[in-house]
Amino acid sequence: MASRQVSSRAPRAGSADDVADRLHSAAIHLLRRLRREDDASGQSAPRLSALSVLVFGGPQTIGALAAAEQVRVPTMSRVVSALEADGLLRRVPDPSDRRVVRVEATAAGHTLLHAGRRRRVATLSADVARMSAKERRMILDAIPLLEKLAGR
Amino acid sequence: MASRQVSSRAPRAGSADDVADRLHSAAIHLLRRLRREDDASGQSAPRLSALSVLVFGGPQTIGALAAAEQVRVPTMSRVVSALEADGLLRRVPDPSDRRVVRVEATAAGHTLLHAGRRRRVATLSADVARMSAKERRMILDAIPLLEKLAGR
DNA sequence: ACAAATAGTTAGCTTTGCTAACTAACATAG
DNA sequence: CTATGTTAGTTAGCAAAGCTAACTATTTGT
Repeated sequence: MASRQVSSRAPRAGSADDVADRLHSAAIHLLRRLRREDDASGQSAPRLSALSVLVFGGPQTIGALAAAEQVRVPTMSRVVSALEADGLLRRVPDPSDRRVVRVEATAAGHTLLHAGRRRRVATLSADVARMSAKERRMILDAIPLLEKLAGR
Repeated sequence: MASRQVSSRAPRAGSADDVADRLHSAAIHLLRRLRREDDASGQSAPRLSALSVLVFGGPQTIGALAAAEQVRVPTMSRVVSALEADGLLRRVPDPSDRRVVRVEATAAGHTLLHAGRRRRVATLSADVARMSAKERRMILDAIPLLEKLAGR
């Protein structure tokens, strides 16, 4: 995106509009970079993110997974199929309600996630490590606010 | 994503890995939401972002635009074509070097961006407005750091 | 027992990333 | 001045991931 204060309609610095606008821009740029780092693990960001929910949150239904990842059920169904094809998770039919499909990470899924997520954030992590403790603190403080804005 | 501290391999809270990992997660979730808000303007996030560069940064070559948006030239070429088809920008051949194509926003582009970007961040902006001044400050402080991490 | 609701899947479309291969224009070495 | 190499952009073709619509198979409830 571009700098503020160039347009006559640029919002006042520090206003809600200004924060929202600049955050939007920053998020776009940061995510674009993070997407590239993901490549190293051989899995895309959406797949790793879904797998992460399973590894850290335990077995889930497809619907719950879709809700957690804020995507529609068909989208998650397809992501789950891709992860299943790679042997990273398995579908387990629910005996008490046969419409339901529970999904759980396999041992390979756990392993890949732990190795992969480290690789995934490695470059970013290195940059973070290069920051001052104060800067790191500022980012850490802002993260819960970002999650709040994301609608968690 | 999920909570930390569940895995035995979760990075120490506040460590570079922890910051990187949680920021990655927060960015994914925030962006997923922002992407939906974009729909209201009738243009996608990448298109609006590119148009924004033109409106706030002035006419650019396709290559410069691609660099600014951190995508490859063919990707930007296609986005430019889409925006051109919608009358939001125009290609202007460079007289001094006829390989070069300069791209500039049309009046319609300016208008749409100014109206659209407001609409685009409206929901987010409303949520930001609901935050305390202190929280807003914390986000604002973190934004330059996020841009730095994004590699600007 | 039949209608309505719920969980997932499948099919098909769009957008946006990418790389590879191409054209056109410029720059420079011989 | 030509030949070679470099640079800017386009075209073509692929994959991933988002969506809606339409379908199947269950379960629930009247």
